[in-house]
Amino acid sequence: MPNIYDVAKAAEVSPATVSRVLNGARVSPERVARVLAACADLGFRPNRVARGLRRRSSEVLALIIADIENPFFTALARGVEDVARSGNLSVVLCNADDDPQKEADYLEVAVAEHMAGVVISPASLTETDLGVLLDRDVPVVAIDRSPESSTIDSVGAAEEEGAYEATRHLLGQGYRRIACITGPRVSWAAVERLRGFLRACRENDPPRRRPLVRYADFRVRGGHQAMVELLDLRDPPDAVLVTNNLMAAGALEAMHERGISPPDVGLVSFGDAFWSHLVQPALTTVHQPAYEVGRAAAELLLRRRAEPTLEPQRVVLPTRLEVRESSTGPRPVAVRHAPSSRRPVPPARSAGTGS
Amino acid sequence: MPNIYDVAKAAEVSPATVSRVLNGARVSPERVARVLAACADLGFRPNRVARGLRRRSSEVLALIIADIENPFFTALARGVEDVARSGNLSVVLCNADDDPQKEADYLEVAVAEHMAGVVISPASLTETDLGVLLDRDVPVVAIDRSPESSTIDSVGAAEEEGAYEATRHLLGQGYRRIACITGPRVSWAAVERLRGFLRACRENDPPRRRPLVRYADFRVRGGHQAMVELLDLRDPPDAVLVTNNLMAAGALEAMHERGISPPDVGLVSFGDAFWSHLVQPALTTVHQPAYEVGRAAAELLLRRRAEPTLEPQRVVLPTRLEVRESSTGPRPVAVRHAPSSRRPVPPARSAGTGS
DNA sequence: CTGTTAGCGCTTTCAG
DNA sequence: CTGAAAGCGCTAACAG
Repeated sequence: MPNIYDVAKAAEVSPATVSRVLNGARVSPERVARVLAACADLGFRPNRVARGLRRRSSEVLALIIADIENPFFTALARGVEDVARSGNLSVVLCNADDDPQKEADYLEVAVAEHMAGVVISPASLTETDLGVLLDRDVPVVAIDRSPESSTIDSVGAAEEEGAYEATRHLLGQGYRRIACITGPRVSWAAVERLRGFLRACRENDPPRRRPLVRYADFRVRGGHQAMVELLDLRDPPDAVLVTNNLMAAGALEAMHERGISPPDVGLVSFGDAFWSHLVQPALTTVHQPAYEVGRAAAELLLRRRAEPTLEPQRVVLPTRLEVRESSTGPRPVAVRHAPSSRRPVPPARSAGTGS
Repeated sequence: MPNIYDVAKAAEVSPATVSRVLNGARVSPERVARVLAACADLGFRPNRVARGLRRRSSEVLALIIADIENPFFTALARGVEDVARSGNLSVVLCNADDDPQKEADYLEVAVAEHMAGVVISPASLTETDLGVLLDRDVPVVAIDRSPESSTIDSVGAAEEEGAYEATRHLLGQGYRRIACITGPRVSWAAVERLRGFLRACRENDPPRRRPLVRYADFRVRGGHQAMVELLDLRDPPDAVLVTNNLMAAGALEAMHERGISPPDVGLVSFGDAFWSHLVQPALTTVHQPAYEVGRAAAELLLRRRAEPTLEPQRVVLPTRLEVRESSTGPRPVAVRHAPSSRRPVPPARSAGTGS
């Protein structure tokens, strides 16, 4: 495992010169050639750890995500990677697995390894502590929001608006009793989406009864359970807005188990998934620009690396409703039976599936 | 950013002593207390880069995968993480994105950063070069196979058998003209699965016509295109074995576009996906023990770190056919035409619900 | 343009 | 059990 001194000796130059050619500083062409030859000869590869120690920073950035099985994050990751590579950074992915402890561990690793920067989707608005990075001036950009949002770069999507629009859509299709299955209370995105939902409910005229809300965990099982609860209500919803696609899968499964299927009970989900249009009927979704969010995040990071003193910036990307068949309207019979104001809409469950 | 000298000064001990308490060496309890107090006081965190330089190894292992959007790899990643953590290693994920160049870059990073080890799912049997790791004695374990397989640890699944069993199953259900959409020729798994398929075809008596095979890229679009080609044949297949679930999604989409759906044309896929049973009819799949493969890989790595001179080991995990509705048999008219005595193969052994 | 030199922060002999 | 001192491999002043 040759080092820079071995190369220097072989090329008959000083170690500094070797370092210079390695880093593209000005060196006479003739020496450059000698050094390069020696490197190839010895199979030399620079030790980045040593360089990192000396320079106090590395060429790799960490992307810390909450759940590697969530397609949103994998798409995001590709966005981050694509622009990071164009800035000559490698990116390593750290899966916090929704566990604040793991997340904290990775944050530690990031500072201890002098990572070039961190893009993080904070697991929790309350528990995530970016202080360890900020203290050490590690560039960081948050996806969605972080407790420190006002002082750091961040990028998010227009979650509230997306949920609002989706809920309006459901209302417009004739659904009367809409529920929302959202994510953890500590998740900014979950809260925003819920807000959009509630705003649409509130605005609806005449106002409906107290909105039906379930908090789950952004995962398949959580969505399944939440939907089971909703369906078991004495007066179940006739449409559900589910705030991510993993939970939507679980919810759909729960519906199937009861022999219910959209659009009899309407379903709108957040996020894109290639299986959205494989299920039948195809799922109406609120498109999240995951890849673009990733790109934007990496761009902010690059920018800050180059110019550490810039004002913190927040970029918000639009969401977009993609109407498919899971929300075309409640079953005809239900609509017909529903008197305009007093009585609640009869449950849209198929006869005999209840108990 | 205090260092070990600052702590030493504050605790009135030598830097060596600080290092010792940090690493759990024998130090008098009283000094341990002083050092710990000083650490907390100053907010000291050891610099892993410096430690890595000195010790010539780090506490993080790299997991290099071919496609982060492939659920197989995300499940695998969780397996690796779970055991790595139990061995006090952090794991960072590197997405090679099926690009040998990116893969090579990450390999470089892994050696240059003195990673504790590498778990890699080689993009290509021909292009992937693990030499750079082996030269430097970086512990490495390959998922599936690598060009250097005979000399390094590896873990894989019983791909050939899985494909064989799946094909037998299809044959047993009365399908007569079965095609296989497999992955790239350079992928060990793709080749194995194809082999299993071909073996089953060959064994089938009387032998069918020349087996229909399409090579794709293990991604949704590739599966889609391959299925389009098959369906456009003058004499299209009546069943298809698709060797991963991303391609199966694409294939299914292509079928939908043509108004065809399983089990009229049978479909069996490799790999689990939560959406497998959301589509209707639910997909018959060959279960791959992705999580367990990940665990096994990490265990091999830990083992080798502890005991570098052990013989290379290969572990093979079983696959399992999960019969669902996408392979219950060709459309009735076809079945009626096929006299039962002619049916070439008894149903494959499986406690399925399908028959 | 080039070489010399002094560290980056930590671990690890080696004495004591 | 503890401290002094010597680097790990590289880069960045600083002279020349």
